[in-house]
Amino acid sequence: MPPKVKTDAEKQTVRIAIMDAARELFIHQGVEAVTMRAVAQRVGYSATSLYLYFSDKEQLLRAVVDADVIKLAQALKSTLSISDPQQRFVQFGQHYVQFALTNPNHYRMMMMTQHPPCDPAFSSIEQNNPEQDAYSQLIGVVTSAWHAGVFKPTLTDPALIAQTVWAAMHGLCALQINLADDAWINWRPLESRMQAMLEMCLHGLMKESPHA
Amino acid sequence: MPPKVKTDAEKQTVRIAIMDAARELFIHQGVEAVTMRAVAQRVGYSATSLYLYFSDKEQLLRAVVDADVIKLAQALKSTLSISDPQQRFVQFGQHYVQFALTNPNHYRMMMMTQHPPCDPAFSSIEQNNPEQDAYSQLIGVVTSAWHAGVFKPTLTDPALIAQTVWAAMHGLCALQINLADDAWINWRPLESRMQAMLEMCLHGLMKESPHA
DNA sequence: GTGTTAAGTTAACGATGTTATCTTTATAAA
DNA sequence: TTTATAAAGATAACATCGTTAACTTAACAC
Repeated sequence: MPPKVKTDAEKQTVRIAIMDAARELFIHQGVEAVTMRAVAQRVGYSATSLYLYFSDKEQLLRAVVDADVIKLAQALKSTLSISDPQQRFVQFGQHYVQFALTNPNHYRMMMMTQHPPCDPAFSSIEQNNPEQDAYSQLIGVVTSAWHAGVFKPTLTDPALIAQTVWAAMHGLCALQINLADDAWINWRPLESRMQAMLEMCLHGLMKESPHA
Repeated sequence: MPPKVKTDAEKQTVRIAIMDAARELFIHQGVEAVTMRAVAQRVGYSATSLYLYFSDKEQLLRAVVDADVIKLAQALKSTLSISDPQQRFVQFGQHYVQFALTNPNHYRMMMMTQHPPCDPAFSSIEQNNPEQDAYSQLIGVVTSAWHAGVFKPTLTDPALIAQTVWAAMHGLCALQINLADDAWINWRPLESRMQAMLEMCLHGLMKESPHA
């Protein structure tokens, strides 16, 4: 029974309801639980109606994750106001890891699964807007620390530094998310690994012996 | 037309043929191309016959990947004979990255997708056998370097060192495999990132300024 | 009133993993 | 030699999934 003629705002409301339902399934039961039928049931629609709001499942998932990419940027934003460049750098990294490990399914979706490569032109996220783009935040944090002269003099490319430390932190998160329960590995406590990784990065990049 | 009664060796041959067909699809067209029907057609059987040799798709894939886990250990084995502990450490890391990036689909399967956690008791891989278990190789390499005193004195736990450097290298590989084509990131050349990561690890872990 | 169309639904298609059931044939027992 | 058994495989079929096509219903425009 279609009560007809929805304003754009109402449409947006439905869109968001669908995304919320998908997110709920996604977070608590992983990607494979997100079937169009399950989402539809949760939101009280028929499965095919979702296609009135999203062109396909991929786009629905992408919309869900995009919203949380922005949440990542928001989560990191608070560290940007730290005045000491090195402390800012450290805190930024720690917040990144914390976000990843408290939102493992989203992190997995963002960083650990293959999508069709994302074209910034068609993304809902505004590239280079520090409110939304965590990578540009990282570049900013590293660049300002670089200008402050905290890095070893042999390191001359802030983007390369950023990509290296990102990779290191990502590796920590990715192994934890995927292999933490693997009985093959006698894992050291997560806290120890975080600390060790952070210190390796600092000693490996900073000019003088830093304190994490 | 079943010509009946296969010896164990013949059965094994079929098993391997199935695995080879699956691997072929897997390597060249990714996981999603590996359907039971596609594998069956490639090997000249009906889809349901694969279930006479593998209990389900997951086990088939696992068997394929397990075989290549051993290949990883083989690929790393050559570095174990390097006499200088630090050089051995460096070469081990470089070979690891090289294996990951020349076998991205297998690496993705091994390290970047969620399986049911792997129980060593039921694995076809012999844990702690350096011929088959790359992680135990890593522990060995790090431990011997540690005994040789190449690490900073604050680093007292070889396993923690190993897990940290593994995470760092894994991060490099994982981002490359998943996000190399992402237009969002202005990636530095892979070679530069490898070099930078290696140097960060060395400076971050080694006692005195090392040369990569 | 009468179309028109937006907002939904139901039916259905093709693909997939998987199970149940049938077919065939080589061998073991009579 | 005949016959029962079981191995090796194929066909048919089921449930589930993403997705499309076709149908229904109700609010508005004239």
